[in-house]
Amino acid sequence: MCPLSMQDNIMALFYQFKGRMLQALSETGSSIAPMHVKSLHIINRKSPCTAQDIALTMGRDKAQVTRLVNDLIARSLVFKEPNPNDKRSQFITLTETGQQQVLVMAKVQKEVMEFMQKDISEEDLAAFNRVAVAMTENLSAAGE
Amino acid sequence: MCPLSMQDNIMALFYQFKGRMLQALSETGSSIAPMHVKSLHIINRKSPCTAQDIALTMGRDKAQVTRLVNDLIARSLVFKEPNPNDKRSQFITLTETGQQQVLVMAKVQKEVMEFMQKDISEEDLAAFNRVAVAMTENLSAAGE
DNA sequence: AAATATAATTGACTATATCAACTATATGTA
DNA sequence: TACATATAGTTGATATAGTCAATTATATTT
Repeated sequence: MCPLSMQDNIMALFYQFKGRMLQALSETGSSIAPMHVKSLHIINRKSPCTAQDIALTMGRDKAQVTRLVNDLIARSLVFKEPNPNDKRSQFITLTETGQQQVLVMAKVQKEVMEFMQKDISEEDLAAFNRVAVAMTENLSAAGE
Repeated sequence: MCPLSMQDNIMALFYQFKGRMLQALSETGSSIAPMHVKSLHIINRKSPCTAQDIALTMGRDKAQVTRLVNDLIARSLVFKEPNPNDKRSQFITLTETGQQQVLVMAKVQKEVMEFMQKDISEEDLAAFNRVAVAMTENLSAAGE
């Protein structure tokens, strides 16, 4: 077993992370897609939240967001209200069910995160975070 | 600006990494999809390589691999040969063009990796790698 | 008032991913 | 040997993810 490159390590970590999150989520019984989860988190954090907000935060196409939100409405997780400041847009808000769903997702995420960090020292975790942030900045700087 | 959670940091890093790799790749002029890139790397590293090897290494469905390999064949990047040990399977090998493509991709990846690591200390990078590996192990252990 | 910009939607399309059924060949076992 | 079971790969159907261009309704600028 030769040591893999940093790139391989990042990819492997992300692959496992994604898979575990997905599995943990499916074990809660709620059959919800990753993009739905992300949207719900965004809607939960930002209030009031428009479709435009979601599109910008996720860096995704607005067409996709429209369909995503429609799915969430069909699942009774969110609802729309007119935006009093702008008749073109609407506020998207969590329903009672949606709020419960967010709580479940947050719990699942916390558990996976804790499991992931098991037996790793505080110093190493801090360094990891520091490097992750620095790398992200380097990469986003490249696009200017 | 409050500090984000480790999860947010990992997600942000991966999002940037993916985007930058994609952009860097497209700038080489070769319109090749991420999954094709991964497959080519696997085929390049492992020889002989069967469809099964690719499916296992990528952790993906074999149906997807069949279609992926068909695409690569259509682009003249790989070809199939009969596996003398097993008439059910075939060896997948890089063509001359495929080898050139792998070289280009490796160069692009190296550049992005170096850019990403800019101004980060050796110690921090080492810690990052250590933690990434440890986290991956924790996560994969969860599924047993 | 006219020109331009923005928020959201829709239609058409492509890529990515998974499941189940199937064919052909291998392997294990009675 | 013959039968049962397993494996490699393919195909069809379907779900999810993502993009582009055109359109409608409202806002904003000039």
